[in-house]
Amino acid sequence: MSITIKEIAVIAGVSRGTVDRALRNSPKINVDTKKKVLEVVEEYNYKPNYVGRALAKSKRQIRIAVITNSVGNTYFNEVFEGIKTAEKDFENFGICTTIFELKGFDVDDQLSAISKINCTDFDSLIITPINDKRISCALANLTESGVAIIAMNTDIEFEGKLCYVGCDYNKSGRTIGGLANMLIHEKCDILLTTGSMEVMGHKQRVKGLLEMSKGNKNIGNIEIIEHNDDEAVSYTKVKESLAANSKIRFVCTTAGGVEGAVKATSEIDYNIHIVSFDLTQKVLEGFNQDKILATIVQQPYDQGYIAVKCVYDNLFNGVVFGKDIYTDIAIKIKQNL
Amino acid sequence: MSITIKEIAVIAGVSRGTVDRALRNSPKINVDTKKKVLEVVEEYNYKPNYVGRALAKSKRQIRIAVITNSVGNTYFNEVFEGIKTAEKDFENFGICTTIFELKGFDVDDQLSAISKINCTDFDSLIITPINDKRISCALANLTESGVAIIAMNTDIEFEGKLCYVGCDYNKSGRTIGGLANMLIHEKCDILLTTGSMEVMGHKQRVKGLLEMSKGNKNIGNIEIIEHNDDEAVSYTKVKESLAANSKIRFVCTTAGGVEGAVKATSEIDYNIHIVSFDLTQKVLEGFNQDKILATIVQQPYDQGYIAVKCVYDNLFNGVVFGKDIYTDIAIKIKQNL
DNA sequence: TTGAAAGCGTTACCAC
DNA sequence: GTGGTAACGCTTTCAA
Repeated sequence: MSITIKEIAVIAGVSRGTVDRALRNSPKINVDTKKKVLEVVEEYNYKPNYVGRALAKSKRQIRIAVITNSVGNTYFNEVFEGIKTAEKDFENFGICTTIFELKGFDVDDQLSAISKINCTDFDSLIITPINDKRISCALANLTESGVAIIAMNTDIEFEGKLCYVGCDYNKSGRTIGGLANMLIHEKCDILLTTGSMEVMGHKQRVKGLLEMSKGNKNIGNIEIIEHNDDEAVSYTKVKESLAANSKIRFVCTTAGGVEGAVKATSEIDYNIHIVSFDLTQKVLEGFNQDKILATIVQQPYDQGYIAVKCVYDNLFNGVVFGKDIYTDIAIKIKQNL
Repeated sequence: MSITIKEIAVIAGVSRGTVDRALRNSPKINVDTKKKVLEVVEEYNYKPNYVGRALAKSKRQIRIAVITNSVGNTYFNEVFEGIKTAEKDFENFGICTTIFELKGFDVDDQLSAISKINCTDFDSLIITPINDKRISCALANLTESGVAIIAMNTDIEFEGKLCYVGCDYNKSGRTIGGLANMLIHEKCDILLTTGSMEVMGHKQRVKGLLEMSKGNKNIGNIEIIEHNDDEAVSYTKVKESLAANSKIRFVCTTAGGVEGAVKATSEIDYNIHIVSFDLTQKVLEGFNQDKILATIVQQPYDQGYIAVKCVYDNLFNGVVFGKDIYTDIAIKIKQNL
C-alpha cells in the first residue's frame, strides 16, 4: 500500500484539503504552500488510490454517449457487447452509457446526432465518425465544452481528440494482400468487392490488396466493384462479373455484401473461393458452405470495451493517451472460428 | 446506483452488521432474521458495491503465487506482462503476485515448488501444471486448505480447481491442420516437430494435424520428430530428416525448436516452408527470413491477465466459474504480426 | 487561502 | 445473536 493523502498532509504540515488543492491545480492555494506540498508528493512518490477516489466520487455519474452508424450492420453487435460489459465492470465507478444508432453514412444525420450531445447531459462521447470536415468541426467544438471524445472503429482528425480505438486499416489491407498471395497458386483473375471507396477503411483495404499483389505472377486482372453494403447489389454485380469473366477464381469482400457474393459464387459450377473481413452471421454461413476460405477479424468486442475503459481512465484517473490504440488483426479459418 | 447495505438494513429493520452476517452465511445469526433479511435483499435486488468493499478490505493484501515452467521459454514473457498489468490494475484492491519460475518439466521440481506454497503465505496459486497424478493430489490438498487455484496455459484435473485459463489445444491442433491443407498445393511429405509427446498440448496439436490431413491427396508421408524443446536437437534432427527425404517441403513446428528448424531448412537449396506456433523472437526472425509462412497464436498476454482477474473475481467478489476460459486462437502472417 | 468534517459502501471489531 | 461504530482513501462542502 503506497502513501496516502492523509500521510502527505501530516508530512507537509497542512490539511488534507490543501493537499487535494495542490494536486488538482486549484487556484485557491498559496503558491508556496503548493510548492511545498508537491515536493512531498514527489519525494514520497504519491499515487492516488482510485478505489478511494471512486467511492468518494460515486455520487456523481459519468455519462457516456455512443454514436454509431450501425443500423443493419451486425458487426456492431459485438462492439456493443464490449461496451455493455465495460459498463457493467465500471458500474460501481458511476460509468453509464447511452447508445444512439444511425443508419447509413449521411453527414447531416451524424451532425444532428452530435448536436444533441451537450456537456450538461454527457461527460463523454464515443463515435464512429464520418470522415468529413463538418464532423471534425462539430467534434472539436464539443471537446472545447469539456466532452471527452473517442473515435472508435474508424478514425478522424480533430482538435482535442482523446484517442482512436480500432484496427490499423493499412495493416488490415496488407494482411488481405498477404493472404491472397498465400492462397492463390494458379493463375487467375480476382474480383474485389467493397462498400464504398469513399469510406477510408474500405479504400485502404483495397489499396493494401493491390499493393501486395504486385509482382505475383499468379494474379492476373483485378476487378473492383462497389455495392454500398447492399446485399442485392452485391449479388447482382458479382454475378455479372463472374458471367463476364470465367478467369475469376478468387473473390475478396473487403466490406459487407458477403451474402450476395456467397450466393453468386454458389451458382457457378466451378470452384471460386472467398476471403472476407469480420465474422458476422453471413460470414459464418459462408464458412459452413465452404465458400469462404478465411476471414480477417479486428476484435469488435475489444474495440467497444477498450473505448469505454479509455473514457474511464481519462475522466477518472486523468490518464492522457499519447497514441492511438490499435486492436489486433487476426486471420480466422474454419477450424479456429 | 443500486440499493446499499445501509438501506437494506433500514428496510429489514436490523443493523448493517446483521445484513452483513446474513449475506455471508455467518453462523452467528438467527435463522428467522437471516430469512427476513435475505427476502429484502432478494426483493430489492441488492448487489454489493465492490468499490466500497475494496476500500474496506484494502488493509489486507491478496497474495497470488505463480508457478510456471518457463525458464528459457520466451513465450512466457508476454504471459508475465499480462500478469504484471493485471497486478497494477488491481493494486488498489490489494492484489499482489509473486512469480516462481522452474526449468524443464520435472514433476519433483514442481511438487517441491507447490509444497512451499501454503495458505498462510498465499491466498491463491496460478500454475502451469505438469499432467501428473502427484501434482493433482498436491493441488487438491492445497485447495482444501483454502488456496484458490487456477491452471494456466496447460490444464490438469483435480478436485476444487477454480478454472483453466488457456487455449483449446484440440482447436489449435485442428487449426494447424486446416492451415496446412490450405497452404500445401503440390504433393509433398511433411515433417512435424514437437517438444514431447508426453506434454498434453503438444500431443493434441500433432493429433489435430494428422486428423485434418487425412484425405488430402497432396500430403504424402508425415514424419514426426521430438526435440524436447532443445534447439540443438531440433536442428540436428530436422537436418537429418531433410537430408534423408527430399520430398519434405513443409515443416510444422508444434512447440519450441523453431530456431533449429529455421536454420536446418535454410541450408537446403530448395524451398521449404514452416508453419509454427506462438510469436517468440525466434519466430519473428523466421518470418523475416521468409522461412515461416504463418504462425498460430494463443494470446499469452490475455492468459496472464485473465488468470489474475479470475483470482480477483473469485476472492473478492465471490465469482464461481462454471466453465474454463479459452483464449482466442488466431493465425498470423507476416503482414499482421 | 486554509482547516475541519461529513460522507461514499463496505467490513471488522467490540460491547451488549 | 445483535447493534453500534471506527476504519479504508478520497472528494466536497462549509466555516473560518
